[in-house]
Amino acid sequence: MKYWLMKSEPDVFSFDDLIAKGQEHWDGVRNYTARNNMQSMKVGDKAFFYHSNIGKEIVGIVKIVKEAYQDPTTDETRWVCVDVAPIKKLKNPVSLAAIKANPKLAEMKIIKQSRLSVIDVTKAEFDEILEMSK
DNA sequence: GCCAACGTTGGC
DNA sequence: GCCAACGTTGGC
Repeated sequence: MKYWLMKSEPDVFSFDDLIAKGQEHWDGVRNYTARNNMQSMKVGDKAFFYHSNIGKEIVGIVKIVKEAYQDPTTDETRWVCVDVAPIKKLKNPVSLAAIKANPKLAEMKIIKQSRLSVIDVTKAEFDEILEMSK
């Protein structure tokens, strides 16, 4: 089981939108690092849902329900998407500021690679953020 | 294959 | 709205 963090601008697609839909394909990724991460996802992996630009906080947890397949929004075979479904909303969202303020999370890639939309997260980091959301 | 130029993303 | 970071593109 691996852990991830997936970013979305909430005015485009928010965690509440995902809850309303029940499930959604995570398409439109046009970055090789992000794509490689999606290709290594397995069904059952968990991911944080992060709101960029507006909110700048982790708002919920999702699970991977379908592994990487051809992205339907492009004909180029090099791009893939996965399907995700919500697990739960965090009681207290964990903000980027809170992540930066926590020394245990100083090595998180989201801090240094703020542009990457699909990021891997260690189990220790995942658990720590869950603690912070209680 | 290197590197400058350019475009995009996202935090502030 | 600005700017830093970084990925991509294209000329050489």
